[in-house]
Amino acid sequence: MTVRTRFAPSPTGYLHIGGVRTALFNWLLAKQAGGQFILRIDDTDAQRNQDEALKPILEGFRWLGMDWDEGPEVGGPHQPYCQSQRLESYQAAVKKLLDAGLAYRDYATAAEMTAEREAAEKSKTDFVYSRTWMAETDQQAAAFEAQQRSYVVRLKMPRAGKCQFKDLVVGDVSVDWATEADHAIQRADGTCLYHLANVVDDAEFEITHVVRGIEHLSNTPRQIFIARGLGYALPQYAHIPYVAEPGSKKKLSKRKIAEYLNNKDFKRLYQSGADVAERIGLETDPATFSPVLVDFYQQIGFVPEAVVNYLLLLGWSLDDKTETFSRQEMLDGFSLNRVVKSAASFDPQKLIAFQSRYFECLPLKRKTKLCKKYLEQANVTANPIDCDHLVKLKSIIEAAGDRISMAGDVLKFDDFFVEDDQLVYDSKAWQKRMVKPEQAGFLIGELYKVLNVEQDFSADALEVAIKGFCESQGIKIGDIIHALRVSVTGKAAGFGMFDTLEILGRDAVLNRIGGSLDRLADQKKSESAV
RNA sequence: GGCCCCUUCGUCUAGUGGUUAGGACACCGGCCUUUCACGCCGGUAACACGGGUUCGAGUCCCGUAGGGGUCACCA
Repeated sequence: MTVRTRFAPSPTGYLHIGGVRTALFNWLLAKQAGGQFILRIDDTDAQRNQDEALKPILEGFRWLGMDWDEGPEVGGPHQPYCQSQRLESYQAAVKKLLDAGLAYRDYATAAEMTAEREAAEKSKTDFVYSRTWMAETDQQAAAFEAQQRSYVVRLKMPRAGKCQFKDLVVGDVSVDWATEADHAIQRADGTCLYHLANVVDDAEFEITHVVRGIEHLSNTPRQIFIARGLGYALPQYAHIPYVAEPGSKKKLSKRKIAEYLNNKDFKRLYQSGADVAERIGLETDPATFSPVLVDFYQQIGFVPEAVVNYLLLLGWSLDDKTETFSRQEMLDGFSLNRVVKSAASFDPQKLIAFQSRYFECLPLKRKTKLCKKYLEQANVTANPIDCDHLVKLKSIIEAAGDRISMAGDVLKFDDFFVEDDQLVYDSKAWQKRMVKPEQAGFLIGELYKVLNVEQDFSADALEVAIKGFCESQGIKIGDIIHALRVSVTGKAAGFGMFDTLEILGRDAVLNRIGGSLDRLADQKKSESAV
């Protein structure tokens, strides 16, 4: 039997990190068995949008490398894959259930239903619908209709016995049928509800394994009831725990995104993303730009493989050691019986660690390609970038090493690209390294003379020259290098000094040193005037 | 509240009756060093609690507590 799994997002416009993990498990399960992964769009509720809201979701899947075999844009033998277009199947199923006496027309008003529910609550008993407005025959229906009532279709659930099934993650499940309410499957306007649509689609798409969030566990008995009523073979169920909020065990929720900023680690991740996003002109409202959403990572330059690897380990492990998985290793190693039964909270720091690890291993070419985009979009370079700058970028990426751990980080080194007279000095660093040490100005001035006549501006040659200079001055390299760094980059920290000088090149180095000396002189003059 | 589920370092987890309770992220200290990182070395840190069963319990049973999920003409 071919394994067929599915993921069924609602077109909300956002691809949620917890949802992606569920999708990943589905994808892995199908692909490792040579089966199919299907994307179905659950839009029974939606009048709205569709295409617009669907786009970021599909884009997210593509970015993550989780291709779907059937679904929107790729089609497939069971089209259409949007529930809004499958009404006929659902209505046929409802009719079948009605004919079999497994469902009925219910003429209760919303108020009457609520009243019964509240009464049950008050007397602290389980709510069991009285079926007062149930119509099983046309005469009964006619009588209710004479009262101007309209109907929904409800499941006529058993009120004795148990529903038992085996869940691949949870284990054996047993529920009293009596605790299951008569759920509505068709609205008054004739459209169908989720449970019905879900079961019909799963059967028609020949889904063999339903892997979904544990919040659906309690939906399973009624879905089994529907499936049996319709004569379908039951799929295997696997209910996986939800992904929890950072630092808590509550389910991660789209609606509470802004709240998560209270978590320190979450906020740090958000902030590092927002820093990049602002530079390239993206919206940074935490309600839509958030580490809970997949496109956040796409936008700030994460490596999709890193995100997938992190997600894989959120609630699943192969053994006591293995952390890094190639795509093939995931496919070989994944199994539902090693899914952890308790909820796992989302840990931004660990995700960042995976990202750093993955980015570091990328070949220079791919790093360059990823970083380039950010310089262009932030208008640090021309768009598209010119040849000189591209060469410079490569040198920067090499010299920066793991100081760049996501592509957007390249913007931290934008000082290499600014015009020499536009260089911005970090005021603290300037004060500490240039102004405060008495000798700094003098030494930098002397060094300028040496560099001015230095022919070879390679890092190696510069190292020799500058070390020689230090010896001649009777100072240690630490006595001048900090001032030099501030002088040419404006910053207190950065990568190797000699690499920095080489990348900047002769003209920029001399210009910048000259500029900083002028600035220093101006500052001293105005200070002594006061 | 009813029903159901979960509970090992701060976090993700390994562990299927006998382990100095292992790994990873984070954190702390040291080394390296021209800064910041990296790297290397080292360290702190966990079986929710209470009863059983057993020669022996993180592992099995019962209870308690805590956390969570779910109870729609949402999905």
